[in-house]
Amino acid sequence: MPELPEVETIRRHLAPHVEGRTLRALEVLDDRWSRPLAGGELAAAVEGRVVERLGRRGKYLIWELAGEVYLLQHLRMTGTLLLDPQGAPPYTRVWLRLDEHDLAYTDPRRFGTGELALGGEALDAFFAARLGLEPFDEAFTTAHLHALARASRAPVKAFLLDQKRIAGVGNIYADEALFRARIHPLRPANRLSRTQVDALREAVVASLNAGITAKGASIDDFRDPYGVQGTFQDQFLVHLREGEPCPRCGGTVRKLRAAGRGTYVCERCQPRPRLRVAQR
DNA sequence: GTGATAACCTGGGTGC
DNA sequence: TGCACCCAGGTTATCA
Repeated sequence: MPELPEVETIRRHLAPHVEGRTLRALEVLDDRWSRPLAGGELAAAVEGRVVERLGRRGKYLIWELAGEVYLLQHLRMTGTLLLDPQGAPPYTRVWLRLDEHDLAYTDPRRFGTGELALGGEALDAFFAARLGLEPFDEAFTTAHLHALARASRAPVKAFLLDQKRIAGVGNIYADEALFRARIHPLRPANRLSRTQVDALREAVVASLNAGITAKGASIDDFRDPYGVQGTFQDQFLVHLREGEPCPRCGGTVRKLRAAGRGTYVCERCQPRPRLRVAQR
């Protein structure tokens, strides 16, 4: 499922093929993708415009079009963009027709979305309402993360998954970062020490960087625009490794549920928080 | 105001 | 073999 590294992989692959080219046509085969706009309405706003830049913010792919028109694409769980596929791939929901290239957007579960922002202010407002800092932003410091953590009683796993706090971290990279930082996913965020927050910040950045270097993780659906799988799944430290030995201490990786998500943890390296007993 | 949970959605796996 | 059920998870809406 596309998280920040997978979306960044797609962006890096596609940018040289789409930047500077004209988006001739947008064919929306499933209006669910563009709602509340009808597919035709969204297409009318973007067709005929030059793609000035293909950007990314969190898990969003940003098609920056001439005239300050922005097409904001989220792949959610199973979305994939395929460059110049042969024929129509299964589950194709949208075609992006550029001069010289066709892109098929496929999405078996139909969770992915395409939204429109008209003008820089609308774009800024869109992301301000949805996303916190980028983990690769200079402002993503230990002090910043510590301030956020102190204000949240939520389990740190839920804290990491909240896009309004940190943009781009999903279930895979949250598990990997917490393992690297030796922090139990159920520990309340406001009970992390500054040292732990510092370790967590470093671990988030390191995990995401490792994912980008490996061109993303392909558990089931993710493919790059050429249809090639990423390799980060081969480097998972704990994610999906239930019952296997911990790569650090040899203990057993266990699966539990945190923030409503399957969560993998070595409880020897990541000690479970002790229950606090209310006293009178 | 904050955190927890359900709903959206569909393919794949499991059990009967 | 075929059917029913459950699980996976990013985001949003709703509830406590």
